[in-house]
Parts: sequence; structure tokens; C-alpha cells
Amino acid sequence: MSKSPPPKPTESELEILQVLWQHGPSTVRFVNDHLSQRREIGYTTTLKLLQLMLDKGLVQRDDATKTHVYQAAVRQEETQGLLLDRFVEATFGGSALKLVMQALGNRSTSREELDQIRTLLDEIENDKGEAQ
Amino acid sequence: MSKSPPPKPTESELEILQVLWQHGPSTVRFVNDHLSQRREIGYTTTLKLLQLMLDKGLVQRDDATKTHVYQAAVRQEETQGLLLDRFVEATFGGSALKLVMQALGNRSTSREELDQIRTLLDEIENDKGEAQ
DNA sequence: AATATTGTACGAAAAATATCGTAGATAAAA
DNA sequence: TTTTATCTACGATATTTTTCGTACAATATT
Repeated sequence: MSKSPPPKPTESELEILQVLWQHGPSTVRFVNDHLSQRREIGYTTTLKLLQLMLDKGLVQRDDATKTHVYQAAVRQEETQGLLLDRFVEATFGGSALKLVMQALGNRSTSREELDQIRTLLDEIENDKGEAQ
Repeated sequence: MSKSPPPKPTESELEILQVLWQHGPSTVRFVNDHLSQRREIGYTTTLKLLQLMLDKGLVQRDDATKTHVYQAAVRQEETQGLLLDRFVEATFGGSALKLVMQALGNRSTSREELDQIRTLLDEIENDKGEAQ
């Protein structure tokens, strides 16, 4: 039984997962149309990628009908978290703080977004006080 | 003249840059010793990587003496920012906010760090008020 | 029914990365 | 001055990821 957890998706696989997360179960054609808007990519390339992702357990497939339907088999938050961990480790030596400061500093973030972050900070501090 | 800007470093190259950023100009031996602490890697592999990085313009080299000395040719903040942009794009569909929320949410961040972020938020909002 | 379109399967090439072995030069140690 | 250790250069291989071509089946169109 292939019970090992799905591996880290590659960059291309992540592109596909974005589509599936955003639009739900999709055909190869649908996914390919989306990818094509961003860059040159052949239909069979997308097909092959989805087939490989199926092998890896990154997606599921419904092949009841001739035109197969694929859907993500990994959850968005979980996957993003995994990738984020690796990225923070590789790029910021493990410091999430540095990442956040860089993300907020070198970028135009709207006041709304800043407020949302503030709210989040409040929540985190509250939880800290109660839980610990 | 090779005036094109240095490309995005690969994961291995980034590992090396981390060492150079942290310790300054270093020999192959020194870099390799550091990498070896984290994982299996042969001396000539590190050497080759540094040579490739030299070609790409990611590092500079002082070969006045027999034992060459390499140093980073790209700035840390700049490189991190570049990688961050790509990562946010690839993983969070371009939303820095989502990245930050994920980074802060699923992770244990100390109250000190949270305060630092708060301070940063204040600064950003101040700048916004004055500049615009 | 004949033809064109759309689909999957899959091998294989291309491209990008990473790893290593060996040769030869130089320096250090014996 | 031999011998040993350390270094660079560089070709070659291995690995991973991406891309595509071709064969063939099923469906849709004329």
C-alpha cells in the first residue's frame, strides 16, 4: 500500500493545484486553459503532469466518464504551510519574523490588509494569554 | 559583456549564499564544512556549485592566492525579496497578506516578535499618511 | 457511414540541477 | 627531495522536472 504522504509539489504542480483549489474538480482541458493564460504549455504536458500528480497522490481522479475529472487530494492550507516552512528555512534561515518583515516592508500593502493583520495579532496574543 | 542580472539562485545555491552572507568571504573548504553539517555533500560538489555560481554572477572570487576565496555578489535583502516575490506568486497566488497570515497563524511566534511586527505596522501606516 | 475532433496512455527527449571522479598543479610534511 | 595532502579544473553521470510526439480509442460532426 502506498501510504507515504504526498511529496512536496514542484512549481508546475503547484500551479495546477492552485487551479484545482480555486475551481474545484476540473478536466484536463479546463486546467490547461487556465495555465495557458499564464504561459505557453501544451495540452499533453498538462495531462502528463496531472497523471504524475495522481501517482504521487497529489490529486484524485474520477474516470467514470471518458473525460476524466481531477481534484486536489491535498488541502490548501496544509500544503501552503509545508511549502512555507521549507521556504522560511531555505531563504530566511528559519526566521518567520524576518520573512514577515520583508513581506510587509518591501511591498505595498493596503491599510485594510494591515488592519486585518493587526486583528490577527490581537487574536494570537489573546490565545497566548488564555492557553498558556 | 555579461551584464544581465544574476538569475534566481537554486536551492543549493541559496544554501551557499546563506553561509557567505553570514560569514563573509570564505574558502570552498569552509563553505563545504558548513554544508556538511546539514547534509551529505562532497567537496568537489561544493566547488562545482561555487564555480557555477561564479559564472552566473551570484558570487565573486579572489584567486590571488592558490586557495580561492568566494564572496556573495548579490545582496541578502534583495535576493530574499526576489525569492519572496516568486514564492508569494507561486504559492499564495500573489497575496502577501495570505502568506503573512499563514506564517503567523500556524506557528508559535513569541510575544516579542509579535510586538516587533506591531511596531512595523505602525511605521508603515505612518509613512502612508505622510507620503500619500 | 466517413471524417474530424477530443480524449487518454505512455515512451522519450529536453532542460535544469546536483553530484562525483579523475587529472594535474601547488604546497606542506616527512 | 620524496611523499603526502590540498586545491582547482572540468568532463561525465545521475536525478529531477518539464515538455512533447505518437498511437489509439471514443465521441461528435458532416
